[in-house]
Formats: sequence, structure tokens, C-alpha cells
Amino acid sequence: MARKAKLPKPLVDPEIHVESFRQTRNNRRAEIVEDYVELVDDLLTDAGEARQIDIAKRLGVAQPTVAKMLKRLASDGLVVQRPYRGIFLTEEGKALASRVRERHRIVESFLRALGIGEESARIDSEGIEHHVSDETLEAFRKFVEARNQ
Amino acid sequence: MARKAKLPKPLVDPEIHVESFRQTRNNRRAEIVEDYVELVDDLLTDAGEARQIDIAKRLGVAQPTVAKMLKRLASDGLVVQRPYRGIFLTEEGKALASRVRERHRIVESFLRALGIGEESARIDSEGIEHHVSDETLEAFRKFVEARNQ
DNA sequence: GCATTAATATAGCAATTGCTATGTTAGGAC
DNA sequence: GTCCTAACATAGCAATTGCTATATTAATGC
Repeated sequence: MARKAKLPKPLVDPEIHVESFRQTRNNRRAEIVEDYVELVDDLLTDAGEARQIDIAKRLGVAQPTVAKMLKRLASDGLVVQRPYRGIFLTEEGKALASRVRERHRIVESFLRALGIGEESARIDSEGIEHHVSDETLEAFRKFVEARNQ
Repeated sequence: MARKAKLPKPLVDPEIHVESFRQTRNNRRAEIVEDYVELVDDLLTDAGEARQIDIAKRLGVAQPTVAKMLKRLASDGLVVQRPYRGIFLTEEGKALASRVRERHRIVESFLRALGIGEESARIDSEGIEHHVSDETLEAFRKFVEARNQ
């Protein structure tokens, strides 16, 4: 057997390895819910109302896709739909939105502090935010804080 | 209307906003393919062979799930299945694996350089790696390099 | 060389997240 | 008040990614 010039880092044990993938799959399932709740909160704050059409336009999906998703969020107790009055967040929804928004804000600020351009920071943070543990988020926060002094 | 104490950052234009979500959805579609190809490459390097059972064990999914996915990767020209001999990467598969593995390595090193613990760095990098643009990856690489001098 | 077993393949199902097409209805213009 | 329109709801479909149950087959031990 030929040996590699640069010795390869051996794989971790399967039982340890699998945890990363499980965690990542769990995060992926939560992503969409988090995106919706965060966006509804943003629209309510910024525009005073959150309509299906505006949500669809910003997410880049069709309106019935949004309708179906909101039904699920409503049955999960995160939003309340007032017909023809738009979407509102329950207390639970508000709490989730606030956590998600803060995390997103930190991740985006962190990328900017690292020197990433505005556009890449916006796009990358949208994907990264859902996969950041509390430990990493805290490190990001401290990094931004240090740069702002 | 009551005014917020801390003035809220206004939302970007919908046409700009939607780009982040579109990009993130595209990344999500590529994630699984990247995970498989990277893992197959790791197993080939580390163990000399990549069996469905080992892939399934490490990803935390059932063997038929892996079989179905490998069929797709084979039809995409990324892997070759030699029955009862395991999985092998095509040239295209190798090229993808090498890109993905390098990106993963940089992201994980970056988190470690930031002071994140081993376990969180392993788990977070598994989720983050798929959402890092070239620009951000380069910034991560430079950060690690600077710390290693 | 044959039986056993471990590896793989296949069938059939479910949940999720998207879509288009099309109904239904609340609110505002007149 | 009635009509129109924009907002929303619903039906039905497709792709993806997971599952369990079960069949098939290559390798290997004896």
C-alpha cells in the first residue's frame, strides 16, 4: 500500500462522527421555521404588517407555499392568522423570532467585522445562522465587540 | 404609533432580500451530495474502502437510504459502484470531494482558531461549510494562517 | 463446492417542501 | 349597496429524503 506524502487525519469514531450529521439534520429541519418567523417579525416591525404575498416575494417562493407553511406554524402555536389582516406572532413566536434575529444579527456583524463585503455577508449569514452553536455565537459576539472598541 | 427605543434596521429591498434565500436553498440542495462525496473520499482514504453500511453508520441513516442516494450520485457521474467491492469516486467526484474537504478543513480550523472547543467546532463546521462563499472562505483561511505564525 | 452470512438491491410508504391552477371572499371604489 | 380586485384558501401533483420489510447475491469458511 502506497503511503500518502501528507499523512491523512484519521476519521473520528463513527459514533462521534454521526453526531455532527444528526445535529446538522436537526438544524436543517428547524431552518425553515426560523426563516419564516424571523421574516414575519421583520415585516411586522418594518412595514407594520406581514402579508403572505410579501413573505412569498422575499422568500422567493409561491404564495400557496407560504399559505401551507403558515398553517403549520399556526398549528405549532407560533403565529396567528387574522384572515385578510395578515399574520401575527404569538408570545412563543415572538420569543423565537427575537432569538433568531439576534443570532442572525451577530453572525452578519461578525462576517462584516472579518472584512467580508456587504453582499456576501448578507447571503452567507442567511445560511450560516442556523448552524451556529451557543458557544460559537458567543465567540462571534466577543469578536465583534472587540473590533468595535 | 409608538416608536422603538432602538431604531430598527430597515429591511432591504425584496429583490435583494430574495437572493439570500435563493442562494441558501441552492446550497441546501447541494449539501447532501457534498456530504456523501466527502465521506466516501474520507472512507477511501482512511479505510481503503467505502461500504454502504459504513456510510449509513456515519451519516446516521438507514442503508437503503444510502443505496438510493448512491444510485443518484452514480447517475450524476460522481461515483462508480462496484457491486460488493464498494464505492469509488470518478474524476469528477474526486475533484468535488477535494474541494469540499478543503473547505470543510478550513472552516473547522477557523472555528478552532477562534477558540471554539473541539466538539462544537466539529459539529458547527459540518453545518456551516455548505454556506460559505469563496470570499468568506478566503477570509477564514487568512485568519487561520495569521494565527499560525 | 456448498452453505452461511454479510452486503446490497428493491418495493412500498410517509413527510416535507415546492409548484400550478383555480376557487372563494373581504374591502374599497363608485 | 354592489362590483372588482387583491388576498387568501384549496386541490392535486412532483421531487426529495427518509423509513421498514424483504429479496437477492457475492464471499468466505469449512
